[in-house]
Amino acid sequence: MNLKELAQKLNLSPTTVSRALNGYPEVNAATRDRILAAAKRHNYRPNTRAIRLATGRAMAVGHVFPGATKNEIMNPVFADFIAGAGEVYAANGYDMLLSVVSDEAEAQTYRDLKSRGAVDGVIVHAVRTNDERIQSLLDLGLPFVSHGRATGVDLPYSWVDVNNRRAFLRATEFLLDLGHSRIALVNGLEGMGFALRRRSGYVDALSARGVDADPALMSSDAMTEHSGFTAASAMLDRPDPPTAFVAASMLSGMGVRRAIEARGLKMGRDVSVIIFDDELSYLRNGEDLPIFTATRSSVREAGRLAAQMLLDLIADPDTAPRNKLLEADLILGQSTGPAPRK
Amino acid sequence: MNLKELAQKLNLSPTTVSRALNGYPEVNAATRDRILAAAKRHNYRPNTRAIRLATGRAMAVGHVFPGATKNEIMNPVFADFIAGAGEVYAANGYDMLLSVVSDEAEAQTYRDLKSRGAVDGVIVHAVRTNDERIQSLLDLGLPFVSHGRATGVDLPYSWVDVNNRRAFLRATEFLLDLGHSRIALVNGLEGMGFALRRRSGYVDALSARGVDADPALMSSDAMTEHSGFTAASAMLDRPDPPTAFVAASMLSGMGVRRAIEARGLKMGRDVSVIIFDDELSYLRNGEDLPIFTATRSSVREAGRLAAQMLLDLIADPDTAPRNKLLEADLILGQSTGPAPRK
DNA sequence: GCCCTGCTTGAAACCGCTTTGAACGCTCAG
DNA sequence: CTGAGCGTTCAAAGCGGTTTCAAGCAGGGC
Repeated sequence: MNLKELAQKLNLSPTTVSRALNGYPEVNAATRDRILAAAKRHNYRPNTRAIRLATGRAMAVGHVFPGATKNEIMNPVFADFIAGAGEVYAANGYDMLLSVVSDEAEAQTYRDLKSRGAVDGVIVHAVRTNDERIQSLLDLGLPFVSHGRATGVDLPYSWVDVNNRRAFLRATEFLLDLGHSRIALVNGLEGMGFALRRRSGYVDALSARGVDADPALMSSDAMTEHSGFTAASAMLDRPDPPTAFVAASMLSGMGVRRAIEARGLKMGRDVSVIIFDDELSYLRNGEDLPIFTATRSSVREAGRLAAQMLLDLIADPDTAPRNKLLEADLILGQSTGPAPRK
Repeated sequence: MNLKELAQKLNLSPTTVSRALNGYPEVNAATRDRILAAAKRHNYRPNTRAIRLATGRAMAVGHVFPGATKNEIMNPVFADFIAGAGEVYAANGYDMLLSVVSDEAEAQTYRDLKSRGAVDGVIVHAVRTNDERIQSLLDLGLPFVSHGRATGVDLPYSWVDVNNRRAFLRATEFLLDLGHSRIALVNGLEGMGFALRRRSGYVDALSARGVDADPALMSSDAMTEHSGFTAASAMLDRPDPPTAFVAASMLSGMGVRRAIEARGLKMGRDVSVIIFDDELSYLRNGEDLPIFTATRSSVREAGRLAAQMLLDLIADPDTAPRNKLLEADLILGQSTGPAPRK
């Protein structure tokens, strides 16, 4: 069922039918009702391909992920971010196009998406320090919003990010308030800007209280359970072990917990742990009562915000770049307590 | 730069240029070279929207995921499956369209994708027992491949699945061989067909050796760390605790391990654990040496296979449905050992 | 009675490509 | 010398919508 057929059934021209369906005002109310009813009855949906060609808009948004190489890590945050963004697209009649590409192919992918006219804009993921993608997307003239800021890039562009520095600052302060002074950081890979900012929040909180950050209590690695376990184990086995940890993710935190328990210690009593919780739907921090005390910020919500921002940008490309810095909540769980008396 | 402009520059008709670029044989070799050179020089890319309208093919594949409701769990397997499928699409010039929808909206989503002509086929995820989607997709005439079989549906359709029954049968047999007889099952939600088949493999292996499956040693829940911990804790606190566990996922297994260690026991010595390992890139089972003994089958590979199967089906829709049952490897890690002497 | 307006509707061009059917220039067999 | 056949090229008709521009018609002011 296409427009022409529908118009014939109604004894109207395709023009009028098109206008009625798209809500143009110059259609007689009675005619419009008749058309809408018929469209519904015949389950008519305009052909996306034709709309796209005629209007020159793709009505689609691209998400480009690094991760094509066989063993590269797909970001665990991916699924929930996509779910959030997808809600917004669906509500606005946009399609979501996904490309999983190798790092080298990424620039070319953007260029193709643009010149093929496959999307109206893109969301940039896994932003790195000094990320060249920002500049090249600006050059391309393809609207985009990045998830995370690119440290070291001083250009006007739109982004959605979490105040990672503040989150880790608050987490560290909270542990200091509980009397801890040997506080360890189990950080993500510091090639990523967000990890750097987390570290700076941690370091600043310590030095504000006159505590020197101990390099032996700072680690940086991929945010997996295994690396959390390894890092925490090494630290706990030192002569002057930490009494508290700030961990970069739910998975790292689980590794830290295991290291603690493996030494016959109890998390929350002997050793405190605060994690950063992205609220991933398959990695919940407990059911009603949180297991970990955590700085929490929903990735899904970030996905929604980024998507909405991008659609606004597409609707009006000349609008000034917008930024949204999300604050993480500090929620109390069972993994923290006062520093044990010596 | 579009086809017409390029043709004008070359003093040729769009017809000839189009044919040359698409490799049709009836173009003079010299002309073709001239055209290819010019296309390259001007960085010409045919407009995707126009190609799609003209050819009637979408050159795109849809992936439809349930999970739109705020708190619904996004399948953790999602990201890696997509990464695998994406490789195949990219290599074949297809785009990947993602829809995250609420359960109720799913049927309508398929119908829309079809009538809008947005995709040439779809991959069906999270297949349930007696899944009505199979029938409705067959009715729609939209080519599709499902990831997992729909238990209870006896229709001809294409799928890619893991031999879950055999995997759990082998895992259980392996534990029996090690002398275990109190073997527990920490299963996923049994509304999903794959969980049912896993259970049947487990039960059959036991009864083949004359061991009755003990209902108190079988649990079924979402595959999270927390639920693995809870289920294993309860079982270990019984008067006749299990000496071995078969767990449905990496995350469940981590929960089981925690329950074991919380009781001062050592995994691999006092209590054995076998997990099912999907080889998720962000949830690796150890680095070089596997932590868990596991039945292993790569979700990423399944994504590749399903995607390829779908493209084949799209190329020739009249081909008979194809099925691919992947066998899981049984790999030895550090989490299993002989049953402790009484 | 005439003309201008406002409200509806329609014809046709257009988006950028593919593809069908026709035409052109040559060679070569009859 | 004619006509069939081949290799190349092109004009034009789609694909299924949107959008511009024109036109039909009724009502109202003069």
